[in-house]
Amino acid sequence: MSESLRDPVERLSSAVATVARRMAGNDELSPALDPSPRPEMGDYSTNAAMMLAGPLGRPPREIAAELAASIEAELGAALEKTEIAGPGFINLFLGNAWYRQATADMAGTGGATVPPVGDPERIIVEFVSANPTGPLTAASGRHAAYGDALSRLLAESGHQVTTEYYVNDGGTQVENFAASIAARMNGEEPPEDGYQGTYVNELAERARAEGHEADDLERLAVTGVEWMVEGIRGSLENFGVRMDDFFSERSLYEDNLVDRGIARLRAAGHVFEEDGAVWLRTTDFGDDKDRVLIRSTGEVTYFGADVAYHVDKIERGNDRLIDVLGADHHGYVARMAAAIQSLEGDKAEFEAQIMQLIHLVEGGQRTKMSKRAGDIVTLDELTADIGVDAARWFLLQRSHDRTIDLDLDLARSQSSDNPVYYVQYAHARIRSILRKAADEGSGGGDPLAAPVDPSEKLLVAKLLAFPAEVHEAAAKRAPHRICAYATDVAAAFHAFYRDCQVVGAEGDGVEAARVQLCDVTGATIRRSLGLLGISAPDSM
RNA sequence: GCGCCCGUAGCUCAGCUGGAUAGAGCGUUGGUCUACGAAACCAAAGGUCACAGGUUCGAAUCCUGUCGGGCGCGCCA
Repeated sequence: MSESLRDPVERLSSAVATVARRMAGNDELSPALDPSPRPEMGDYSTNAAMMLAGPLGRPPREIAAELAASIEAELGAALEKTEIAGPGFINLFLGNAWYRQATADMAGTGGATVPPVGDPERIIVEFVSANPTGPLTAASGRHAAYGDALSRLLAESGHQVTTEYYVNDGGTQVENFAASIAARMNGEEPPEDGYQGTYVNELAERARAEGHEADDLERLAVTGVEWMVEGIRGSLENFGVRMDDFFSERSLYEDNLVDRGIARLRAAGHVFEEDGAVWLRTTDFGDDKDRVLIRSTGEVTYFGADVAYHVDKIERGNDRLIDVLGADHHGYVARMAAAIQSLEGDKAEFEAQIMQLIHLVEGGQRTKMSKRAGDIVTLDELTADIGVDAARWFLLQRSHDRTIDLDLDLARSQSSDNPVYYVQYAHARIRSILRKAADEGSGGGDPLAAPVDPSEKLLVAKLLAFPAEVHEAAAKRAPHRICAYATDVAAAFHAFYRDCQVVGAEGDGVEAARVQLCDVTGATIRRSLGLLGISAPDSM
């Protein structure tokens, strides 16, 4: 890659690293280069001198003076000056031309280019996977928004990603489900551990209309699940979630994958029999007790089937299996991790992301959600209430490992206060300016030579940070960082808009330069929102 | 009892592979539309970063302990 095509920030940071490594005689050293916290501290700052202080046994500020001189020599005209501050930070002050060139570079590529990660992986992200015995809840919506945004982030940072929903279409839950439908068809209450929701009545109605018999539980189970999956698919689609596949638990048996999976565990030597059941010795890999794969009745456990499913994911060529699980499943993680570790031969990294709970607050009261009792707010209701964009933002803006309260009254009544509109508004405003510029703009001159307002510097620095933000958010599995980033970009844009006229701006190349900056800002907001699955409207 | 998550502004939460004066939104108070969108901007008020030790030139961030809250510990799924 030629110097001129590389990321402008990357050029700075490699110059700093080169100089610091030379001085330290250590090629491993990687000093930080971060945007300065305040304008008087320059544009970018490095802690390189402080990192060298220990190894070299000299005061950091003394080292900083030498480093700064070398950095100036290395960077030449791009650099206006350097200053040494605080305990030994070197602050870099960049010239106007650097900012204009950086903006022009980004304009050429629709925003800053995200370089692919050094070690791209094939990753399969499994998320939602809610039982197909009822509609998706708002809590499932959090899983859906998170898993979807995480997948987009991982893909953006250079990984090869597929997404999957595991459909638990076997087992006792489904039997209860079928029994509940049957009871409703007979005009009776569902059984004790059955499903109470009104949607069961609707299913019963539909079953009757399509000629199902209440006593054919087998068939009711299959069709009932089919209908639910149909509905779930629709809800996810409506919510903007890209699911590459819905993987049926039953198909594991039909395709003989359960036997194969358990055979692989057996081959690895950690399977044993006791009390008539088949066990996996997960305690060999850090679990606190061993786990049953096949019950003494001969039935395969949920865990046994799920292990087979995960083995299949590995055999499909994935390097990393990410499961997005609810907090109530975190006890499950150790045994699955153990199962994957116990395998020999073809292996993959298993990683669980635990979602904490979401409490819906209505009328100041937390609503306790239970699917069986039918006491739920569905994802469809939530999106109908506050819209897909607002719902996704609400569900994504907080770290996934934290419990959140979602105040429905607030979301409904004050939805215009939702920060998502702040970001979307900035985008719409930019598009409006660009439309006007296309109509009236006459900006001549060389944009690269135009002066740069302080508010422009802050905005350009934010836009340049996009690749680093994407990589960090992906690496930390933290899409909520993109919400914060998008908000920052919007704020920086609004400040720029306050201080700088765009269309009709005076000065050689100034209008052209600012139009370009608007263009790059719009593209960056669009891409950020895109990662979150949120629309970027041209007007609102 | 053991394990996982969490405790930061009045409220909801960012910041956590250590870095300069700890941030945002909402709420409160006051100010901005004769430049391109006021769904915006500016200013003010508001903090023992749960508590106590420790490591460090430097701790909201790392370690240990305590207190408080949530979740989980099935031949259920």
